[in-house]
Amino acid sequence: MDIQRKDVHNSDLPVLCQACESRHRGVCGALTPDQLLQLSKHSTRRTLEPGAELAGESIQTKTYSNIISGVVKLSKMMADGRQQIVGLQFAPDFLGRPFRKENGVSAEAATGVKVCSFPKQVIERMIGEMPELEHKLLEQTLDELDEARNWMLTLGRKTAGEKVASFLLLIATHAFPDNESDSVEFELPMSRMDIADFLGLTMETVSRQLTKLRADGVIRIINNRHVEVPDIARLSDRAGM
Amino acid sequence: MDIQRKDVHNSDLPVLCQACESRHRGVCGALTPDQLLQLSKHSTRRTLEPGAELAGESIQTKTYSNIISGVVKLSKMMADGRQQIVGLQFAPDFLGRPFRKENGVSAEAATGVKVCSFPKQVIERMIGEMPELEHKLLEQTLDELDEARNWMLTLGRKTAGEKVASFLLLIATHAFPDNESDSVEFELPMSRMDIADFLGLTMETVSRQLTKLRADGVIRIINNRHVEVPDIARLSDRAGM
DNA sequence: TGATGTCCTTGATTCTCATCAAGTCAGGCA
DNA sequence: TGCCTGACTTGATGAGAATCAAGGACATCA
Repeated sequence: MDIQRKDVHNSDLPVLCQACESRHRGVCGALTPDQLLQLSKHSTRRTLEPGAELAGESIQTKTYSNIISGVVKLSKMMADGRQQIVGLQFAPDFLGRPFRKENGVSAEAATGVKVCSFPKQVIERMIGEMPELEHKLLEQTLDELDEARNWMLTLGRKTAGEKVASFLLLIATHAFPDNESDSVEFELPMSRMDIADFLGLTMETVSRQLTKLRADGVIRIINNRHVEVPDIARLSDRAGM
Repeated sequence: MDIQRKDVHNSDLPVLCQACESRHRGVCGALTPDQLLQLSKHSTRRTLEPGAELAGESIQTKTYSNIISGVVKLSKMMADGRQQIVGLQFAPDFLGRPFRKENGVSAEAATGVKVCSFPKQVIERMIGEMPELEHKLLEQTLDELDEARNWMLTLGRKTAGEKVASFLLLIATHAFPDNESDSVEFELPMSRMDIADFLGLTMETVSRQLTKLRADGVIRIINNRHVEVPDIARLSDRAGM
């Protein structure tokens, strides 16, 4: 019940959603108090375990969700089982594909995740009434497109070492978007295998590159998940930026 | 000037743009005749040579454009010169980033290209007046996001051979979106080097994989650019689909 | 006709990362 | 306490793609 405000970093939004008890940009940020109240009636909150599936690749989903806390991974799979994670979504992102029948990607909780879901119908009707809402969706979609294209550069042209450094940088940035200091620490939101699937590598290569970064003093790792970065600029160098 | 209708495949749009003398989905498809007339006054048509730059990575662009014919490549570059093509845009796509100052990617003509350009201001004002226009933009942006994510799977998880086959399939699909027969032929819109930059490979590897596809009878290549695919299903197999 | 340049192909070698196989570590549980 | 399990690390080996280096093919131009 006590939603941490720090989870919700993009807090220039004035409205507090009745359903999620949270501010977020995905959808609710654009709604009027009346609409929020109406939305609240149709929305449900859920808590998901790591690994729980939110949506399948070609399954029709009847709901949209706002991520309240946690990290969701979006992935695609080939017929023979090779997998690629094509995006990560953090609170307070919006989850779901407006005006599309199929998802195109499957969505799975990477960490424990809290979401606030509501039926497509309701949101799509509201979009019709409120151009502002559609504008929000366009903005988020443009952001996701930027991230996807940045990641294409990473996948296509970076070495294993640069990829792993880029990943750490990405997580650090999303965990503390406003970080000013030159050091940072955070928890990795996913397993070595997931990281490998995100970077187009194998688990072993990810492990080796992490070991190398550690040996070179660029990072410290405690307990397999907790990462300390004493000097972000050095990590950034390693990422090829 | 006799714009070929076949260039504009998404022809469910009723309106013929006065400026471009063409139907297309990018923007004009959503406008009223009055607005089209108004837009015509501000728009200019340009013909670009292959290699001509339409927009730089961090340069502010003051115009939007519809692609009338030809192929535009969107790319990102690292400090040391490594390059990745992050998207291809075909007629009748819309080119430009609504509501963003910077492009994030640089846009360059891959083939000879005809575009119809107009000032950002004009379009952004029209968007304010017409939610329908914003909806069109959202739809295109969602399409581009899908394509980007599909390509991430290709970049991260496919072998060199699968990548090259995937590329050929992509071009075939865009050149003839409604193709029903099981054979197809087309012109490659870009050089081996560009293909390599799109696939995250070297020129030499692209060349070798094309040679192998040819040796196996999956494709025929005439004059370095003209490609014949006798059996699309075989090519599709090679692409790992 | 031959010289030049560009784009592409082919060959030889190197190197990065995947694969296969142990081995380590921490937590859960009898 | 010791065993078990799952997640991660480390090591040895090999395959696939990059790199380095020639060698065509084709057009332009003198």
